[in-house]
Amino acid sequence: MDMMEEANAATAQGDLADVVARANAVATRTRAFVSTHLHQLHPPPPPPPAAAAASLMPPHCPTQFTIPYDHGPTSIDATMFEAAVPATVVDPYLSPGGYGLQQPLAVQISQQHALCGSDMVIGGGAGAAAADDGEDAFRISPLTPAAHHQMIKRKNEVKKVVCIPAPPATSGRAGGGEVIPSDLWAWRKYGQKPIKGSPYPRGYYRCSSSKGCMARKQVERSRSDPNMLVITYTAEHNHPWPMQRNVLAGYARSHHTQAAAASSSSRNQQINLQQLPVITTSISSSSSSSHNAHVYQQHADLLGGQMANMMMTAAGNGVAALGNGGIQPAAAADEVFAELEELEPDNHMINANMLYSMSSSRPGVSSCYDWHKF
DNA sequence: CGTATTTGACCCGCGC
DNA sequence: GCGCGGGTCAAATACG
Repeated sequence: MDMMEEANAATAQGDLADVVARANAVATRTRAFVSTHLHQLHPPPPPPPAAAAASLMPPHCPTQFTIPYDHGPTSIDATMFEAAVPATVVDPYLSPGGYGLQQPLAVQISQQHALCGSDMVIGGGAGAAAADDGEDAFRISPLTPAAHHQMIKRKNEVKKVVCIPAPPATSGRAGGGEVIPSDLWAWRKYGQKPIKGSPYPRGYYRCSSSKGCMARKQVERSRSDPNMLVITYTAEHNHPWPMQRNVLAGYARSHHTQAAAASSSSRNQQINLQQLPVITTSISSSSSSSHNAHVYQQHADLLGGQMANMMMTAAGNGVAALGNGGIQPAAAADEVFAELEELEPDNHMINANMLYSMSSSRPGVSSCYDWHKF
């Protein structure tokens, strides 16, 4: 089976980002199957509150990955492969002439505790029940020790891997740096390193919105699919979502090139939201993650990595994560949606991804996660 | 002039 | 202990 082979190959390389990118490719190929077999099983969910803007949808939005990374001596163990139903409302970005109509396919990978074994498993098939279906599941072999090391090197940090279509590289930028899609936070690049085994360098960014903010992200192209950009978010923002003007302040310089290249419209003077994750992988150490954490996570994934990041901060790590001037989880979500509504008042949410939430049945020592469909 | 980017150096953890 | 690879620092540079 091609899917399994690719997954194995990816894992053998010990590159989580690559795994995600490959899984995206796999999921893309699987989409036809999913749409055929699952459409009847999963009626489209109601749109999220406040009608998220259509522009929030990525131009290419086939899959989402969620890997709650529990602390423990294990590598990433995928257990879930959730399929979603086609969108019921056409996204302008998905319309013909763009990237074509995509059927969202949510893929969730949860890490199991060592008690559950160390195999990387991505279940495939119809709905949550398929997670236990050995026939439809395809497995990804355990990570190599080196990869394992990389995975757990900072196991106490929350990581979120987002895979998006990579904009065409611009030769005008010094050092051949990536043109990374903008998001709602202000990032400052502080390093770049060539990565062994990959022809593409990895860029390191930290949040420049707040001095004390530990939020970081790494941006690199997938070695297996250069058209995919893998963004790894590390840690959380310890400050509220920057106001629009603040975003612009940090946005003006770091993004003017790509903004100018993308469009000359005044829209780019606001926030370019058209580039958003198609695969979202969460590697969270928060074994005590609440149910709501993942509810927020999944909801947020629909709206983009940054929002997910924000909301995961609010919920995944508890209120404490927002201690310094932060906002409460529910308030965070409300603010996010309000912000979006303000930004895109005329658009309506079009994402019809099936939403699943996950909670640890045994916080701290959980060997499995409970998945909730909603 | 303030801020962002670049890039070589340095640090750290791990495997051998 | 040493080398390797990834992550971060910070001085130099670029840009508006």
